Amino acid sequence: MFSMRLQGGAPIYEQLEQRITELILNGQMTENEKLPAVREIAKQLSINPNTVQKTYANLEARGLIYSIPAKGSYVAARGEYLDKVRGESMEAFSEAVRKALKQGLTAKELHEIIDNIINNNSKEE
Amino acid sequence: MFSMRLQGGAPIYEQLEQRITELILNGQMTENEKLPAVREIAKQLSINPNTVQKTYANLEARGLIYSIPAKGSYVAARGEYLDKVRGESMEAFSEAVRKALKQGLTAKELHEIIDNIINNNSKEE
DNA sequence: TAACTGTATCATCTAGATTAGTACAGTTGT
DNA sequence: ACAACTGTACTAATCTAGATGATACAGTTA
Repeated sequence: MFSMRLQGGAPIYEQLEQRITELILNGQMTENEKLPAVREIAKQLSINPNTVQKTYANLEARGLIYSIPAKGSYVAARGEYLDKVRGESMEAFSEAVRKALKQGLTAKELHEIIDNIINNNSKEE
Repeated sequence: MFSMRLQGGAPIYEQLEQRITELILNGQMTENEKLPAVREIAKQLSINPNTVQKTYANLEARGLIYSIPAKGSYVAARGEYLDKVRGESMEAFSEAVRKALKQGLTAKELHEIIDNIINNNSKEE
């Protein structure tokens, strides 16, 4: 279900949170769909259940999922999180833009980088 | 000289490295200009000299400065680091773009965010 | 009843960051 | 020559976040 390779750098619980966020935003998981159990994910990724628990707690705090004790965790309704998560994404991207400008890149160059990424992803090479 | 407020999140030595990188790239520090002594910066920012030492070592490894024992540390020639640092910046920004796209933002939105930042910074309000 | 669920709490371990202290060799200015 | 400075190196101690391990509880599901 959650195929992913854990990399160094960011904490595990953040990487997992990022991955599940993507699945929900991309529509690969839909409203009220049940997420794997905490212990299940922990087993698949060979990490500690406590680490997964932290991820689920964060996702719930951001409105992406809701958890019912003794039942399970489920994808929340899109209206519950969409604006908030989009705001988070835009703010994070804005920060990256400001940093890039400080480091001497021009607005034109940033636009070009975006377009290049778009093109490369569709050309599949 | 290095007015900056240390924030949580990133390590101190990285924040300082980031700050000095900006000063050099923006031309606020020019070729062969002497940087403050390790102990001097440590005093100003109320941090440990070892922390500053680590920052200087990283800056030298990236080609932004050169250090002469018993003399001081100086801003390197622009040709020594420009391509490398620009590459770093572009790669970091590319990563931010990919992440934003994964999180559902469109290329059009990303372009708009860039333009908004450019406009707001020049309008000063 | 047995197996599962989210949740909570405890202790432990580790790596990274930071501080602290000291030392050395070379320079700079007086 | 001298004192004050420079980058550099090293060791040790401390602190914190991240992650693990283990256990427990109350509620559900089949």
